[in-house]
Amino acid sequence: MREITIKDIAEASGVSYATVSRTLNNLNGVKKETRERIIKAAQELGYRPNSQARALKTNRTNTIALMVPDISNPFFSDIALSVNDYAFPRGYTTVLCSSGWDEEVEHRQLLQLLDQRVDGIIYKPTNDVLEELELFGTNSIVVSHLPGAFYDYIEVNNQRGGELAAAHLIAGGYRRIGFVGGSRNSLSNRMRLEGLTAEIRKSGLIVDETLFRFGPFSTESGYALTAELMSMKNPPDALFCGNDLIALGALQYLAENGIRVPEEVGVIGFDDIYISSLPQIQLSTVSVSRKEMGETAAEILIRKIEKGEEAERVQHIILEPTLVPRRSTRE
Amino acid sequence: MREITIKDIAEASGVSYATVSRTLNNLNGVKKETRERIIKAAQELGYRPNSQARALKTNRTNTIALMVPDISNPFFSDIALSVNDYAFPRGYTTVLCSSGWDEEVEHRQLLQLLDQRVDGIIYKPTNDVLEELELFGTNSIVVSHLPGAFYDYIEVNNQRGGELAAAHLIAGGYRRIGFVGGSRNSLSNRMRLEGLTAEIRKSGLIVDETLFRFGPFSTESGYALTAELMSMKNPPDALFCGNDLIALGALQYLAENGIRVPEEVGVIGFDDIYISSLPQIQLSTVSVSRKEMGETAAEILIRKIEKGEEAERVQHIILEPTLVPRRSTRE
DNA sequence: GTGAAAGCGCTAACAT
DNA sequence: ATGTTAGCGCTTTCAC
Repeated sequence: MREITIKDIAEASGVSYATVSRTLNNLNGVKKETRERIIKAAQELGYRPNSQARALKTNRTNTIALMVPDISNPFFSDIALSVNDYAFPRGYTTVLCSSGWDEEVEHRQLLQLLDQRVDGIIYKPTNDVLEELELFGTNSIVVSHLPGAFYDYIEVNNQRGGELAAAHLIAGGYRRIGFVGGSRNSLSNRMRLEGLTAEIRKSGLIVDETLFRFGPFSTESGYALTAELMSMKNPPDALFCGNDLIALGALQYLAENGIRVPEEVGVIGFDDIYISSLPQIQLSTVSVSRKEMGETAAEILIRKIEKGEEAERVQHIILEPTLVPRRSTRE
Repeated sequence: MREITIKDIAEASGVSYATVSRTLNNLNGVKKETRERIIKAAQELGYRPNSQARALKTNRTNTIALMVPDISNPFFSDIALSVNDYAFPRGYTTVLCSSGWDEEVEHRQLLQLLDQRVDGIIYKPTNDVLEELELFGTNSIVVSHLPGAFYDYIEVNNQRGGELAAAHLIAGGYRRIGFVGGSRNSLSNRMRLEGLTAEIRKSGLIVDETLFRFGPFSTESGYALTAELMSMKNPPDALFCGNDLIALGALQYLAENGIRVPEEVGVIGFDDIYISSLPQIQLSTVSVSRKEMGETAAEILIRKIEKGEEAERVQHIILEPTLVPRRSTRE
């Protein structure tokens, strides 16, 4: 079954294929009745445009890519949802890449996407290193992270999030605040910690760095690091966690060891994933709107693609997080 | 900044661009030293092949699509992960489409994917209607659902899952089993119910259809339907839920109303998403391996793409679910 | 072992 | 208002 091309339509409706192209692209300069005849023929033949051919000519593929470390992580799948929901109605299809937190894989995916000539990339790097960036500039991008100022990014105000968490814990009467952190390589993680320590200092309390731990952003790691912390001679009475998944692990350890939350130990997470809101969990957390993040990223990216050089200069979007007190912390 | 093409490489290394193409595609018939010279030039120039141009010629895009109703649903994001993890190392990039359970959107996405000439589609339909299928045949596909036999599909043995759940509940001493179902349009949902009723009958118990409810596959719906059921004059003493998200809603309603689980009411879900395994949740459920599902789907699809007509005939893969008893049911 | 040339399906000047 | 034509970057005969 051969593909139907505009040539077939041209033949069927007795015009040149340039006219068909004009009609299909809604360009002016085609007589109404010719246009109608062509449309009709196209429908009857079941014509479907070939995006590849068009892309070759126009240098636009109408695809954007979303690169995340792990699409099964609810934080990223929420972002994927909002990116898709924003981009599709605007004519863009989304290519998904999940690297499994593997920089090598991520790098190969990036090259692959470049070969595919995606119009732009929404890139959440596995590791916040700067070297990676050399690969860009080639393609319009929005990064959801990183410091530096020579490319667009959208990020949550992590430091502010850390401050909110600390202030909330301190107001609840907690005095020895531990940090069950995510990866050391994660800048957002570091900024969260920075906010935490800044706020602790501001309150006149002591910052005890022996209470700070780092690991993967996973429940398992949260469990293990909490075990370490709670086994100290002088354990913390509150835990600020790198994200909600980690906090879930912390809660699990505390429950299994009969340590009452929030009475004996307060726990606060980061992100506000769906799980945290469940009645059985009720995790206090710092909330970040994934919907806004994904949408804004897609919006900026698409504007860059369509406006090209005319687009605004480097954009740095900072989303403000909010505190969501629930049952894992004292008020 | 113009794109580097094989012509540039040809010029730089003093050969025709046909030779460059041969080299880059690892075809034989290129002298070793010429080959090396070309590779070197390509690297120095930073050449990246243009997939669109290649696709136009070869009729292969090396992309597959994954269409799901909601990528933020953990069931589907797990599948997305395994599809991506299987497909990428094999040279395929994954295009994601999330329809928001909207058939109209889904239909447009499908057309879009066809225009893009994706090599194949892994399609989890929003609604198990048969009419949708006319759109296929055009492209190699794997469907993760539906009855009928004229296309490939991979599905979990839902009926068996329903039986497992019922048998488990009955063994636990529950006698009035209700069904907090998903969508009426969902075939898998219906099959789960069918398994449930079959097993109830087999055990000599009465099937009471007034205890069966249907709604969206969401926590909210689970909550609302459970409220309805528990307000009956003669409420059920066990709830088989259409999926885990629904079960979460059921648990929530029961907890809020002081109904003890599993003592007064047993609850069992379906899917075994991550949340269900959390210590605070401990939802008994029927487990389905998303990893196996996604991988197998991708594997079959890619085999079809690469073998073409030689590929096996219509494939029906049925995955067997397993029972995971946890704390929401009596043993 | 390498080159010349056709053409994949389409868009966009440039003609008419 | 419509037709002619030249590519976009690549693969692939067919020559030599």
